Amino acid sequence: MTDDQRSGCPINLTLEVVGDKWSLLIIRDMMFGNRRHFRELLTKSEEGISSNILADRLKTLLDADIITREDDPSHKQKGIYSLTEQGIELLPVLAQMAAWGYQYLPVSEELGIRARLLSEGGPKMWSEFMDELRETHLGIARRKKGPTVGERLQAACESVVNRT
Amino acid sequence: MTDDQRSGCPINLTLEVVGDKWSLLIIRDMMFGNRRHFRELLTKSEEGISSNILADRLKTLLDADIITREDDPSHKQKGIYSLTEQGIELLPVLAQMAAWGYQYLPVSEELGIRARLLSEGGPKMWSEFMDELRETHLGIARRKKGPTVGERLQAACESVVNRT
DNA sequence: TGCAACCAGTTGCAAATTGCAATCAGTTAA
DNA sequence: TTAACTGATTGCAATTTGCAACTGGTTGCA
Repeated sequence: MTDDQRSGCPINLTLEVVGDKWSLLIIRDMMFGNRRHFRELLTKSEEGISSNILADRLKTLLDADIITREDDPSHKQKGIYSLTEQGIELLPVLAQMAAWGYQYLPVSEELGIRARLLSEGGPKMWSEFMDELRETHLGIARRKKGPTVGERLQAACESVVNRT
Repeated sequence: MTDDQRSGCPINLTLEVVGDKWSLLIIRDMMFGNRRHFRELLTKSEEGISSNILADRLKTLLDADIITREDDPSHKQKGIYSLTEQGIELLPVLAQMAAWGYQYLPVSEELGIRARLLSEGGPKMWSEFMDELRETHLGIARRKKGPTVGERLQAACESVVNRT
């Protein structure tokens, strides 16, 4: 892995790290789906990532300090992947992409509702959600209590799915 | 080109369109560098894209209605590429990526200054810049007059470069 | 009129990356 | 003891990328 960067442009450097078809989806699943294990990321992925690609991307994200890995005490082989502060700070990027996709692409209803809420909530909601991620992934207690943004998004998603 | 989408998730759909190492750089150059011709995008690119990749990506972006192409009246072979409204609306995505890259990656000083200003300016500045892009690319006169965000970014960039 | 420079791409080919299925070796619960 | 589960790895075909050369046409200038 040679670090031959193409330029010092911040957008380019960001793309060099997460500018592929899978990395941001993995991060999305860690954020919104709370997937923390290899198997969870592999099998519960909406898009069906294959195991070699997942292994490779997790390695890249570890190298880039976007996620960390620690052993799961309940199972000697299991690893728990967590987002770092740097990884959590990718939320605004994902949120903007979700908002753009929601507006211009043929998004499915059950997956679009999350994007709509997140978009309507704006930076304030993103910030609140990031605090929740800091609690889940970094063990930093969040300030605000009560129902979380994560729960609200999940509930909205399910209410669409269960509406027959 | 079969449209086998992996899922209806807005983030995934967005990545399917611009989730590669070059598309967003082309859009960046159109926005911040005002590159409108094939040659300009090819030779003035900081990262050195090759002509076949550029041709392919422009085709993809045309298909996705992110850019349009029209003939340049001054030269029969020249084409002018313009951003569509949809393309202009990618600015917040780029701005967030720039902000993240600026904060966490080894950005060069002359290219970082733009990211810093854009980040400090926030959504308000982005919106103003998008209005300028609408004027340049869509021919829609902007409301606010006076020095543009584009000029300010350019000036800041040059002031760093020319500081010996 | 001729010619060099410029224009937007295209082509051919090697190298790297991706996607898929099978496999692996250690771990755990029954 | 054994079947299922864990995080991966391997082999291989297909696709994508990157580079350099090239194409067919246009333009400006002498």
